[in-house]
Formats: sequence, structure tokens, C-alpha cells
Amino acid sequence: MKDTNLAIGELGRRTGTKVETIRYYERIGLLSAPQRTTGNYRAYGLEHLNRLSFIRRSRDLGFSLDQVRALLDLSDDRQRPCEAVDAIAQEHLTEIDRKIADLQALRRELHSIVSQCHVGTVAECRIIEALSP
Amino acid sequence: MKDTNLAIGELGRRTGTKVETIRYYERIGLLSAPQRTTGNYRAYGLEHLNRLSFIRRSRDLGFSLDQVRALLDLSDDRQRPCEAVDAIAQEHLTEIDRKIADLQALRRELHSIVSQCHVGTVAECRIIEALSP
DNA sequence: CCTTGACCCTGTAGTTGCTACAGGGTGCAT
DNA sequence: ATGCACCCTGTAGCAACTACAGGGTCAAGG
Repeated sequence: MKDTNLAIGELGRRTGTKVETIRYYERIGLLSAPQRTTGNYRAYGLEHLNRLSFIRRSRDLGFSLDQVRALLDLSDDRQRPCEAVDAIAQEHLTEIDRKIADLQALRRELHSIVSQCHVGTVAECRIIEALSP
Repeated sequence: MKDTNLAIGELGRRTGTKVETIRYYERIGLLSAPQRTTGNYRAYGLEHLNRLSFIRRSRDLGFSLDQVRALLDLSDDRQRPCEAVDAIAQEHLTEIDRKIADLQALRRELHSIVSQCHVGTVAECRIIEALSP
């Protein structure tokens, strides 16, 4: 097992992650602390690259850090049935559906308000009126 | 102009706002500081009730506090043309549309991943696989 | 050999929009 | 007088980063 020995900036470049974010992930225990060089630089190996890629991909799909943590734990135990993984993903999907529905309802309401604006003075503005008690 | 003299709890009840949130709005300068009673309780008038209702309604429609601040400023100057109001609302609408589109794209991707899960072990889980590098 | 510049380090504070205490004071009814 | 609901200030916490400040390290060029 050879150490690929990436510096933090290089790891960031390869995963599309800001350096501060990587250090943040380490601080909250999502990414394990790597070895250090003599100059006290973090030296990352392949396993860090893989783990961080997994994290980023999950985050891009909208999973929370807690969900990512759970997915990482699950993915480490290759023999276990994957129902728990499915459950997390399903839950997330449901939440996305709910968010979409909420935004669409909001959009409808806001759109109907905006469409009534005929650009006169504020005194006769339908938008302000719609917001006023 | 009579002071309606609502206590903070009553104002909260009438506007659906938590007491801490009202104090927070005062702290950030969104709601002006009301007079105090001899016992140092906040005593709100009708103008506060109206202003806070406006704020809540705007927040419910998803405007940011900065946008609400701008809308409040604009609504105070009744003679001014309402183009600026329209611009804020349009901008917000555009942002909502973008969010909906983003969520729908995400939903499609996540759904296609989840639908491939046939509930075996983690080792053969398509979800984990899709997340892995 | 020295300096420049890009990179790295720690630690802390800021972002948004609240929410949740802790530790006290007030006001009213019983 | 004592209980209870309410109010006060001040501070810290949430998510998930981001942005410094104030330093150290390292390789290349002059």
C-alpha cells in the first residue's frame, strides 16, 4: 500500500473541494486525519481521495453531512444487507419531493402577485398591497 | 393615535412569530424598538403589528431578510414608482425557478440511482456503487 | 545565499435566520 | 406570600461552510 502523498491543495483540486472545507471535514470527524510531513503538512493517501470523492458526490446529490456519515459507515461494512442504505436514499428522495412541491406552491402564489403589478407608484402597487396586512 | 400596547407575547401570537424572533428582528434593525413600560416590558403599537405582519408575509413567500428590508423601505415611500419593488419580486421568482429546476435535476439523478437498488448486501449495492469513485 | 511566491499551518469569527437556554425580574391571582 | 405566566438580557448553538489573521515551509530564480 503506497502512500500517494497528496498535499491538501492537490486533494482539493482533484475532488473539487476547497482547502478549508477539507480541514473542516477533518475537524468534524468526517475525514480521518492524515499523516504529516516533517514540515507538518497533511499528506493524503488514496483512501482519503476515495473517501472525499464519496463525500463530495453525496453532498452534490443533496445528502446532509449526517446522512453522508451514515452512508460512509454503511459502505464500510460490505457484508451487511443494504436496506439501510436504501432507506436513507428513499428518505432523501421524499424530502426532495416535498421541497419541490413547496417551492412550486410558493412560485404559483408569488407569480400571481407579481403578474398584477402594472408599474405605477408604490401607493398603487399590487405587490406591496399583497404583502400588507 | 392610540397605543395599542401589546406585550411581546401577544404580538407574537397575533403574527405567528416566536418571541425570540421578534427580539431578533429588533436587534438587526428590521423592527424598530418599541416603548417600554415601567417594568421594562416592550409595549408595541399598531404600526409594529402592521410592520411585523408585512415581514412575516414576505418571509413566508421566501424573501430573504435583506429583500424584506428593501421592500419595507420601498413601501414607506408611497409616491415613488414601484419598479424597484417589481425588480425584487422578479429576481426572487427567477431564483425560485432556478431552485426548482436544480431540485428536479437532482431528483431525476437520485431516483435513477435508487431504482437500481435490489436490496442485497452493501457489497453489491448500486447506491453505494453510484456514490463511489 | 537570499528572496520571492505559492503553498501550508492554527485559530477564530463570519454567514443566514433563527432557536434555546441560563439566570434573573415583573405582574397578577389566590 | 406564593405560585405561575410572562418578561428581561446575554450568550451559545444549529448547518455547512467561508474568510480572514498571523504565521511557517519549500522550491526556484537571481
